[in-house]
Amino acid sequence: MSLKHAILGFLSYKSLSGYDLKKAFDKSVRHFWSANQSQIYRTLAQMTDEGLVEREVVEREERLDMKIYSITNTGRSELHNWLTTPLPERETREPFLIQIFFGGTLSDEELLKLLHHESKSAKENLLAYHAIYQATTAPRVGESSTDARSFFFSLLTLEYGMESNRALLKWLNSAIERIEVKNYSPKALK
Amino acid sequence: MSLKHAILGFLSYKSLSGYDLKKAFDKSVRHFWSANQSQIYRTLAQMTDEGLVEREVVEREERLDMKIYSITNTGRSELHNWLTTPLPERETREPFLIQIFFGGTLSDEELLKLLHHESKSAKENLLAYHAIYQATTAPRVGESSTDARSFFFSLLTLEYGMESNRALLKWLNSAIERIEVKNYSPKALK
DNA sequence: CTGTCCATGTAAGGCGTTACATGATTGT
DNA sequence: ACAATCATGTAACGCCTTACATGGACAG
Repeated sequence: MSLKHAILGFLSYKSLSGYDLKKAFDKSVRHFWSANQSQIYRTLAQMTDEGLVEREVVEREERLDMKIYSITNTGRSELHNWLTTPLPERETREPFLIQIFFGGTLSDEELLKLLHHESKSAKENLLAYHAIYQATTAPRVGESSTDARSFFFSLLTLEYGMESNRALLKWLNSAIERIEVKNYSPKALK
Repeated sequence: MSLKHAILGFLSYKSLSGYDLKKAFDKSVRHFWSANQSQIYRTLAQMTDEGLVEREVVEREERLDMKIYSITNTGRSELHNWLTTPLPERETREPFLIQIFFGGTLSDEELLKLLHHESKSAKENLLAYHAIYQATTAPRVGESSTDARSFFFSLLTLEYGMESNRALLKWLNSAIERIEVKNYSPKALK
C-alpha cells in the first residue's frame, strides 16, 4: 500500500500532523500521487494501530488539539523494506484509450476533437512541469541547499512527468496527422 | 465509469454473454484496461437495471443457463455521448515514483537495483507490444479484413503502449547513467 | 463581516480485487 | 484420470472520493 509508505517517507524526515502531511503531499508528490485529507487521517489511525507511527497529542487551550505523528523504529524498517523491494507490475488504466479503441463508430471530426483536447492538456502539463523544474533548480540565495542527492531524486520524478507527457504528445500528433490525411494503415515498425 | 462504457462498446458490435465479454477484454483491451470476471457480472446486472442493456436468457437443457446481453437504444446513445465527451483529467498514480522520491535514504546500489528491475519489465513490455503489432498487421490469407479504420484505432492503442514504454526506458536509462557516475545535478532544460 | 487558513474527523458510496461456489463438457 | 474450458454468480474486503461537520484565528 503506497499511501502508507509515502506517509512513512515524509515522517522519516520530520514528525508531522495530518494537516502538515496533506500539505506535504500537495506540495511535492501530487503530480504522481495525490492523497486526500480524509484518507490521510484514516490511514494515520490505522498506522498507529499497526505501530508504524506514534501520536503525540498537543493540547492548545481554546483550540482543537493537534496530533503530531512520529515514525517508530518498526515504521522505519518497514519503510526501508518497502523502498528496496521492486513493486509488482501494475496494470495501466487509460480510459482515454477506451474512447480511441471504440473510435470506429465516431467521425474523424469527433475523434480529432478528443485528440486535440488531450493534446492541449498534455502541453499544459508539460509546460507546468518545466516551470516547476526551472523554479526549483534555480540557484537561490540564503537557502540551505538540502542534500543534493535527495533533491536529485525529487527532480527525477518531475523528469518522469515531462518524459511521459512528451511521449503522449508525440503519439497524439502522429495519430492526428494520420487521421487528417485519412491514412488508416499500420505503421511500419523498425 | 469506463468499464460500463467499454462493455457498451463491445456490445455495440455484437450481443455477448458475461463470459464472452471477459474474453473480449482479455483479448483486446487488457493492455490498457483490464476487467475481472466478477466485476463484469456485477456491472452487467447494474446496467440492466439502468436500461443500458437487455438480457436474454438462453436455456440449455442439462447446462447452466446462458445470458446474452444486448445494447439498447438508451445504451447506444449513452455510449456515443461518452465516447465524444473529453474525459476529466486523471491523476497519475505511480507507486514506483514514490520509491524514487524517497530514494535519498537508499544507497546507489539499492536504487540501481530498483531501476534495473523496472527497466527489464519495460523492455519486455515493449517487445511484447511489438510482437502483437507485427502479428496483427501481418497480411493474412482468407481472413475478412475488418474495417481498416476500426482496426487502425485498435492499433493506435498499441502504439500508445509502445510509445509510453519507450519514454519510460529513456527516463530509466538517463537516471541509471547519472547515478552510476554520481552526477546528482539537475538537467539543463532547453 | 466574509472568506481563508488551521486542524480534526465521520459517513456513505463507488470501483476493484481475491476468494469461494457450482457443475457440465471437452481435450490430453 | 485430470485439467482446461464453458458459464454463472456471491461475499468480503481494500482503497479512494465526495460530502458533511465543527470551530477558532486572522486578514481584507
